[in-house]
Amino acid sequence: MKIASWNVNSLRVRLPHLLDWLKAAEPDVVGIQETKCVDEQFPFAELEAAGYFAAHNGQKTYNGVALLARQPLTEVCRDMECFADEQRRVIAATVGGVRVVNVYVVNGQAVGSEKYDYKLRWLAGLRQYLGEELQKYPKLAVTGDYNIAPAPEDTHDPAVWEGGILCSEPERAAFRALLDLGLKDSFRLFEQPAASFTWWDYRQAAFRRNMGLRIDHILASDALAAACTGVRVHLEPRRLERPSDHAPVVSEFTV
DNA sequence: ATGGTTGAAGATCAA
Repeated sequence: MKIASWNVNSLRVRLPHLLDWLKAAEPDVVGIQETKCVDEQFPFAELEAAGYFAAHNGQKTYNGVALLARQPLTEVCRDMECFADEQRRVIAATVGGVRVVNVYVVNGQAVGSEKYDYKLRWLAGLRQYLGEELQKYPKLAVTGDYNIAPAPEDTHDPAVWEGGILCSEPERAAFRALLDLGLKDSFRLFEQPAASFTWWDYRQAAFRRNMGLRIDHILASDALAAACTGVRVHLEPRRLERPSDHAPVVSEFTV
């Protein structure tokens, strides 16, 4: 089973890229972030024609998350019961015996800001929620835009990023607290190329210069991580005209 | 030189 995560930065704009990529990469499950549309605007018909079932947790203008799968999605949940939130940032479903939680973590804007406090509260809620999910579902994958670069090597230039938003110690501690539940950062189960990133700012030709961060992750429970055979960032969609600022990440499992 | 780009909304905000 290939499980992917991709922040598309507007699904309506990026649908052609998504459909082309689904055909080329053939993922079994895809967690999508920043659909930026309401459920009525979600392209269910186009995705069904491409061979995918879909579930969406939509919001006008901002946020919005979806799960796509080649098998039916069951037990779909759109809320963390332990953390009330008006922003649509979570969707979970069961696919082929694997529980998949897809998240769009709060960006946080700047360390010390009101949004940063919300980010840390939100991550504490996510930790509680994932703990509960792990009790119910031993085989758990958590796809998402975490808006956290876990370590200095996940940034193109630690001198620029260390201590700032996406790279501050409280954010990294919150990320480690998720791993402490019994989850693995699947990307780091394998040897990886140096300077592997998943997001590059649209400005300053950042992608061409590989000035990126690794902030999109697929966490796997220990039971699922044991079945992981490889993880890779797909750079091709980021090279297209009018791309998302994020590239998809794909983890492969023998389940 | 406190810059730059994109998306959605709507004449600004979030990322």
